[in-house]
Amino acid sequence: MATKKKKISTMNELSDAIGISRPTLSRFFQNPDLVRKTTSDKIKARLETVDYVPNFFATRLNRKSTGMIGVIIPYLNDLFFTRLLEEIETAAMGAGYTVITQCSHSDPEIEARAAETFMSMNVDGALVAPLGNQSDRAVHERLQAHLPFVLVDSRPKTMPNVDFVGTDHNQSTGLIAEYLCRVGPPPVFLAMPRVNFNAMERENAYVAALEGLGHKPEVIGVDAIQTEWHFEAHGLAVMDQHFSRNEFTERAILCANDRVAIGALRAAARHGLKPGRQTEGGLRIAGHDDYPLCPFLEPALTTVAQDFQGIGKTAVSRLLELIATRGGVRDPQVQLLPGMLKLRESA
Amino acid sequence: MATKKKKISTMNELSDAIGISRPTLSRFFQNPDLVRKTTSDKIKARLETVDYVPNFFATRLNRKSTGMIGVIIPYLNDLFFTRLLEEIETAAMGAGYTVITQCSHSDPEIEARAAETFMSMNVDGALVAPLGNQSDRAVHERLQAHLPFVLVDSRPKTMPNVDFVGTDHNQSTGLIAEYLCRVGPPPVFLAMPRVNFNAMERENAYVAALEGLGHKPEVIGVDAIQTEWHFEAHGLAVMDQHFSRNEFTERAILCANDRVAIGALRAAARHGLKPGRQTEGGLRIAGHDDYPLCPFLEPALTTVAQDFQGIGKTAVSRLLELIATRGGVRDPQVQLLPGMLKLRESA
DNA sequence: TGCAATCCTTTACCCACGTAAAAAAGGGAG
DNA sequence: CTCCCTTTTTTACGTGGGTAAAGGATTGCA
Repeated sequence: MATKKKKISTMNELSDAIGISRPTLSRFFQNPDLVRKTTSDKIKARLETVDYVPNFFATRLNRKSTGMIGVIIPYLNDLFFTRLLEEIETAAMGAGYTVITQCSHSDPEIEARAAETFMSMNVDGALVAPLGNQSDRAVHERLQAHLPFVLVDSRPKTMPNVDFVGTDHNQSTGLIAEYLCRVGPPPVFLAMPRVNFNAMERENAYVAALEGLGHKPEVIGVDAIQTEWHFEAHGLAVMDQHFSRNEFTERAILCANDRVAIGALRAAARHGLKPGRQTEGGLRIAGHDDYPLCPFLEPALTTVAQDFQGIGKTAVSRLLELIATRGGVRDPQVQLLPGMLKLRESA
Repeated sequence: MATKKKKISTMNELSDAIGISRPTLSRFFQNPDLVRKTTSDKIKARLETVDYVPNFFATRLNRKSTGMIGVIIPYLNDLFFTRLLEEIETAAMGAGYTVITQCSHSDPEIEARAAETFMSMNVDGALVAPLGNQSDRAVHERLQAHLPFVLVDSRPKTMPNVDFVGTDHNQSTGLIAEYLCRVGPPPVFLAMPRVNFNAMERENAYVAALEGLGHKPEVIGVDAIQTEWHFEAHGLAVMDQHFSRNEFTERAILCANDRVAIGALRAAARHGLKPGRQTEGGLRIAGHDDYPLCPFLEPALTTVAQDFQGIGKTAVSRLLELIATRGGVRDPQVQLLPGMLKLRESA
């Protein structure tokens, strides 16, 4: 155990204790390069002898920039969002920002509270992956009005005037639809619960792609608007039913996302079906997102990868741009990143 | 679009704008019940007409309690931690606390920085799921010295004097080991990369359990100390090798966690092996944790569930206890929660 | 050694709000 | 309507540190 250091709680005390004026200390803590090297060395050395940590709130209170950006994601129990969050954190941290993450637990009320917290914290900007609920539109408008703000992942059509970074679902879904059509009979689309705007967007992209290729689209829909994120269970339940009735057992099934596909794979296995790309004319199953577990599924899932890193980096850099030009012209920018085909075993 | 409300940025302005004195407003914002009902109604009504949000920093600056608790987890891309985090957030939110989450990305330096942030924020308490690295011991001691602090999930033996909440690995691992032995030949143990203390703890628990049952333990170890969390890849690579040499193909394999087991399942499939509990004497694979995807794997994974909710709730309530008795006697408490057997298909 | 430029210290005020004490106002009971 | 009690307002100071201005001390360079 190290020797007990003297506990110091304010900068004034520190100033007395180590014999450096408070303003100089203030500058040092903001950036050691703001003081002469000999001085900063001296401060560093003496700092070793005491136990002091500057007060976060006091520091931020009277500064133009808090150096923080807020991130809201709808759900934590989804490796897609955690991957995205990771990229965002990395990018933001690299730019010297502290990121404050709040999870809305797919509850508009919590999302609203998180937004208030951010505004109250004077974060320099906010990044949010929206819920699908219309109810949160007010939240986004409020954020939009108060601070640099960019939406990620899923885009509400009701709010076209916002910066957005996400996947180009027409391209990505088109890519895999085209692939499936190319090597076999055209796929049906297994929809996902309508938890956000991507659900419909992908479905529409599928329809457009198939029509473009001269095929008749066919959608296995969802009963109603679901707000639950139990994708695997959904995929399993729906396909289990169909397979029981011997439907779609020789088709290609394009799932709205990988988690739904995981459920579909499970349903297939239950019915002794072996999806795979080698079986011409047989069952094929494909997903969307490139969920980190895809390579380890049985069979490994063919899918289109979303560019997590690209989305994270782009979103952060766009946000920083907005922060930099604060008050300047804000010409909302929509950036759609392409997906990448990941051919594995299942289709 | 709602009519534009007047933007007000300080409580003084607000006081002028709605004709209520600042101290009264201050009390109102802390708790509306602190002012007479007629007054609070009046304030609420007039608040509707303006756009004001109290400054987070100024509010916390001069208060004894910040109403925040900090949580550090090592990794986000792991549904185990996200599940745990979710429970923690729910419990803390229920108690009226704001939780600030920081992810250490399995980097001791980031963990240290997060700890400093918490101290600098005067969080009322901190909950941390430690990295395995010894290097972060200093961080924990520092937190321990500065604020109410409880460790979660994985416990460093080098720091016995800390509050801890986690799974009783002797019980949980014993449970599944006993089950595997009861219905077939005793299992070998597929270790996991030594990313934290649980790795060794489970391994030891396995050894103890098998010896207790009169069997000879057998561990498929890891090459060296790995700090990477690529559990599935690890399980796949290791078991792929063994299965190629026709080793362990008719054994029970108890995996150190479900993610390793997912890799092992995949390896089995690659070699045409079908783990299952019905196949007496054949390959059986079991895991630990009850990773949310277990039911959807092929075959569904038999495992021991960790009590996510129990751990989350217990950890938070213990932390709140410490916060309440701040300065009082601190008699560190270790709370180990039992696991629960989840019998599915794989073993 | 001398000079100018740089850096540090001093002083003073600001940030937005918490909080305590005293003075003023409101509210209910008689 | 008066008295007394509760609530609100006033006033004033505290929270920890950012920041600007002015003067003093160092430093680099010739």
